[in-house]
This record gives sequence, C-alpha cells and structure tokens, in this order.
Amino acid sequence: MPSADPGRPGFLLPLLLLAGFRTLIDDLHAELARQGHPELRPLHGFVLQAVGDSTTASELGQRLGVSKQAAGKTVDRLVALGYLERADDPRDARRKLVRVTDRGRDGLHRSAVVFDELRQRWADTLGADRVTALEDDLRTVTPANWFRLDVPGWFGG
Amino acid sequence: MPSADPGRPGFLLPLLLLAGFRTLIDDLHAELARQGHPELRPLHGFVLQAVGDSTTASELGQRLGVSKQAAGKTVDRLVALGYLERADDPRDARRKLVRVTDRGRDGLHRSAVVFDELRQRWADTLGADRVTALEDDLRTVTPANWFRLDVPGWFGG
DNA sequence: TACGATCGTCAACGTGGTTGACCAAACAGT
DNA sequence: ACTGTTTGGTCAACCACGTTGACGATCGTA
Repeated sequence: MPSADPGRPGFLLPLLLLAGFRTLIDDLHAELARQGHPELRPLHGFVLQAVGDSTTASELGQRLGVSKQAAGKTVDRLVALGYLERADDPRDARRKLVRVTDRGRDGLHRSAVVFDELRQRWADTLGADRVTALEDDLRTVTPANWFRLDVPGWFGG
Repeated sequence: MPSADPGRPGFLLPLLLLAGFRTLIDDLHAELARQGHPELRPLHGFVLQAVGDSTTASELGQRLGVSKQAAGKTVDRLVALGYLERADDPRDARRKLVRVTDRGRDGLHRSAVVFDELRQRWADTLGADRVTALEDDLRTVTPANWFRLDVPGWFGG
C-alpha cells in the first residue's frame, strides 16, 4: 500500500522530469538559434544523432521506433533544410543512403558543446555530485538503451 | 569553460529525463488501460487536470499555453470520449463552460493513485531520500509553476 | 447608444504519426 | 536460369495537435 505523502504527490515527479527535459532542450535551441541554426527543432537533433554515419529511411525508422514512411518524411524535411542528403547505394539500387551534411555535422557538434555547458551549469547550481546522482538514479529506474523518438505521436496521438 | 567529462556527456541528461518521464507516463497509461480507461492519452490527463472545477476553452488554452482554438479542439475530443462536458454559462451567453464528467473524475482519481504508487516504487528502488532529492534538485533548476502542455507541437512543430 | 473587447467557431495550413497499396530491385529455391 | 518471396522507397488517405486569420454574437463601458 503506497502511503502517499500529501506534500509529495506522485504526479509531481513526471511534471518535474518533463520540466527539466524541456528547459534543457529550450535552452539548447535558443543557443543553437543564436549560433546559426534557427530552424532546427527538438526532434531534428535526435534524428541527426540517429543517422550516424549513413543509413536508410527504413533503418532510421527502426532506430527511432516509427514507420519507414514517417522516417522518410522527416528525412525529406531535413534534406530541404540542408541537414541531410540522399545518395544512391552503389551495391543495392533499392536503397537510398541518408547522410549528414556538413551543416548537419556543425549543428550536431554545437549541440554537444551546448549540452555540456548546460550540464555544467546544473553542476554549478546543484553540485557535481547531485547531477551524477540524478543521472545514476534515472538510469536505475529507466530501461537501458532506450531510444524511442515518436514523442509527438506518442504524447498526443 | 565547461570541462566536459567524456564519461558524462551533457546530452545524456535530457535523454535520461525524457526516459524517466516516459516510463512513468507509459506505466500510468498501461495501468489506466487495465482499469477501464484505454482511450486516455498522455495529453488528456494533463488537460483534465487543467480543467479543474469548471473552465472555458479560452481559459484552458491560457493555462495550457496553447491557443483557444487548439484548446477547443482538444475539448471536443474529450467530450466525444466522455471525459468532459459542455454547458452554457447562465451569466454570459458567450461562454461555454467545460466540466469534468464522472468518468473524467474517475480517470483523474485513478491517475493520482497510480502516480503515487509509481513514486513509491521509485522510492523502494532508489530510497525515499533520493527521490525527494531528485524532486528538489529538479525544482531548483526549472522555472516554478511551469505548465506548458503544447508538447507535440513544441517537440515536432 | 455605440464602440471595443471577449468567446466560440470555421477555415486553411504545417508537422508528425499511422495503414494500405504498389513498383522495382534483390534474394533464394528449384 | 526462372520464378516466387522479401525488402526499400514512395504515394495516398487519414488522424491528432498545433498555428493564424476571420467572423458573428455577446458583454461591458464610455
């Protein structure tokens, strides 16, 4: 029987986690916009990360946990924005390889730097040990290697 | 200068926060589906919470940080699902009051119970002190009274 | 009374997701 | 080598959620 502390209702936990996630992502994209990437949306960074060296739309869909059609559409938009490019696979005429462009790599690299800065800011505020403890605790209560990016459809859907 | 620990890259922090949020919400809705509320989406619980005693679509939109039109559409869907109902305001013919139905209150109550159970499960795993510390730390680094529910459009949009 | 602000709704659109259908290319079995 | 199955990409239709713009109807006030 969960003895619910009235001062610590359970519904606050997800709210705080979401708020933490959102402030980090908002701060990241505010900074990215300043550094020449104003069109990058939160989703895009995850997709770029998931492309890695080179993929196909189907493979990307599997990694992201969405259909190949959805992945293909997202690739289309990132191609239009100049962050991804398509190329033919010389060894399989069916496959269309998806690669990160120089602009994409620039955004990816800047994201990594800003994320490090933001984590450092948390460490300055809370103490480095609290941040690592927070990470360790979250790792404990969440499934490992978790990577499902269908957030819009998942939340609303 | 943020001295980035290679073992603790900054981008893990948002991923872990999102994973924590998502596992809580997924567990909640798996349980709610078992308890007779399979159509409830993650968004819906937040909306029901935001309605409170009685509101209007415009007011709801302000609380949720979305346009009145978006709020109105969401209310339409929750009315169709039987979680909300509309009524005329006897004192203002422009306003259409939005109220939570009995079914809505049932879902809300069950959600609160399940969230308490989930928080207790985290406390059993991590220790009660770590959970409260996690909450306190997140409260410190996030803006207070934060409540913006335009997640699908925000993330993808 | 007349004017401006507010509420709800309609319409059009963008983004992200889904399924189903389809063709072309690759693969595997006889 | 030919045939049958699987796979990759795309098109089409649809749904959920968000946006802005426009427009009547109603309320409050000058």
